Amino acid sequence: MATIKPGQPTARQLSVFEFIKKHIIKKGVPPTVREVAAHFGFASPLSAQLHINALVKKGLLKKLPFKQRALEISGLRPAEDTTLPLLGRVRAGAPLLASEDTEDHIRIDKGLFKIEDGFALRVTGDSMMEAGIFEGDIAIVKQQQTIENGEIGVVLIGDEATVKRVFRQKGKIVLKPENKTMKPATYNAEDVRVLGKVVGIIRKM
Amino acid sequence: MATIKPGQPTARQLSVFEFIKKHIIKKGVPPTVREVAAHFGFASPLSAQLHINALVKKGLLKKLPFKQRALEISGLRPAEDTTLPLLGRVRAGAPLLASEDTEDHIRIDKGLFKIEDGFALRVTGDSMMEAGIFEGDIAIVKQQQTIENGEIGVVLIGDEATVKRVFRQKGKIVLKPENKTMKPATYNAEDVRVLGKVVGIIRKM
DNA sequence: GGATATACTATACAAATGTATAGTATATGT
DNA sequence: ACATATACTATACATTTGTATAGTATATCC
Repeated sequence: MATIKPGQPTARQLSVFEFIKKHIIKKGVPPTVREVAAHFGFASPLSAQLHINALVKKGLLKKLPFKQRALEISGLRPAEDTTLPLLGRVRAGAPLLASEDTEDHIRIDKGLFKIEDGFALRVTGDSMMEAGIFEGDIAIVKQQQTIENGEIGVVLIGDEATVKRVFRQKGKIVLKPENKTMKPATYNAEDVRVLGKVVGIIRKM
Repeated sequence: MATIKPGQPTARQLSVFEFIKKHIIKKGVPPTVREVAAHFGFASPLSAQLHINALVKKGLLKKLPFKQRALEISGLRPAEDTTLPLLGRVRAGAPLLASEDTEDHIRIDKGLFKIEDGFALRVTGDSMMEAGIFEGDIAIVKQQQTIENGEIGVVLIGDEATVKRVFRQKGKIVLKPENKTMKPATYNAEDVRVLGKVVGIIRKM
């Protein structure tokens, strides 16, 4: 077998690295030492361990000692999800994320949308179709109390949560549909509660 | 403590059940016995175990014996992901899912889109904007060689992968943009390769 | 009171997984 | 030839996590 400069991974080590990488991508978690051994036909788990140690030494892998499935590849996100409640309804009086109003949960890759607190909402109506938001789409909403002029937000009017482009004009709130057949509506600021900003759309077709 | 009819979970058992449920929803995996014990301040892991056993007996939980983090709640999907390659380009000559052409990976909840083999593709151009598909959107594509008349598909023409509504007319293939400013284009069937059907859209805003 | 279910502790064992010791063998550079 | 790095086996130990044994205590029903 070829001797290679220390610092450079060998072909064998690289194939172990590739296996681990693919495992993380496909399964979301790194393999166990014995899973690596099984894949390569090693009789001893140590064989896999030594390759892993070498890869750690050479900087391709990181490891949390004694933790299970705790290999990390820099630049490769591990499976980290954000779970957002999919709200079935929004009630004016109740706390926004009351669990009784959660219809389902949407799990999405944490890297996809940057949200700490948020929720998902199924879009009803065609009012935003020219913004590419259709009836039945799932809006990913970042929870916030205010919104920049012209951004698309979720606002509560009475007992109805609706997705619109939001403008502020002289103490009034203007909700502008993105649909030629519909007109903007103006409300007193105190009648409108901003629930959040739409940061993403998921559509099943 | 109240004695309750066998078959009915006690308040304490229900709170353990709720903790497990939330853990699965939030983290994607059930807690370990000791994590349950720690959360409730139990000094012995058996305390948690007994609650779990009772919940299993009463039908609220299912369990795979001796497996780690192997609790299941019926009607609650565990964290199962599909990983789709996000193709950076599509080359006419090469296999579709050549790893050199994979720009990134999109992990999505398996329950969200029903796909076995598929890929993701970043949409370029405005040709489908009236179908609510915008430039920069990520199209979730189910890989298939044919497509029903009028469905939205990803097709390869020369070296360019494009998203269009696909029609078949007398041995010809018609690709219809969803944009009033653009006209349908007709191709010989042999010049067009169907890569798949668009089953979903993800938009980051 | 006695039976039963609940709710817990202290401790230990079992299985899965990470790690280590000791050893064999091969290839390469000096 | 020798040192060194690589690549592996057989075996055992360490840590984590699921499970079990033995025991204490309380509440409810008969």
